[in-house]
Amino acid sequence: MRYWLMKSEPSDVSIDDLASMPKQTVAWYGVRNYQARNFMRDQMRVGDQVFFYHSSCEQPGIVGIAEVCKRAYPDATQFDPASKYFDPKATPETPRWFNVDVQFVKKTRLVGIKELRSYPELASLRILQKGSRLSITPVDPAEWKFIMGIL
DNA sequence: GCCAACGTTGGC
DNA sequence: GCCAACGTTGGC
Repeated sequence: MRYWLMKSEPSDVSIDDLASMPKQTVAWYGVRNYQARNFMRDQMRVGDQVFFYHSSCEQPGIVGIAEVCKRAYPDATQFDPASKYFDPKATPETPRWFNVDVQFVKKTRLVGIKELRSYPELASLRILQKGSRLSITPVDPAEWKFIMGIL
């Protein structure tokens, strides 16, 4: 079982949005970065634990816990010309983009990026590295355990 | 809105 | 295969 951190813009899908979805699950559509795609497609398994992170907003930070509830499958939005995630080079025979589904586990207090940066134990957390923009990153078990301990 | 850091694209 | 130009991310 692996641990992850997944960024979402709350104006798109917030932790509260997830909590109020039917079955409290959501397809993690719209990822258009190969590294992030590969994490979902090749490494994520049902049951993997996820920190839900709000990005590009007033208070960026971890806001909840989710878990992977469905293995990766082709992202439907890549085939939809009306979608902003449409990819003309993708076909159902050779899909380019994949997504998992995640399920709400619980909300946490907001652990802001500034607070995350303040802990030496989290010095190597991927999203805190200079220039890091990946929307999906692995979290080491020790990092996961530490953050769970400060929630 | 700014801008640093990255990723992608496409001409050569 | 190089690399300049362009687009995106995301904290501030």
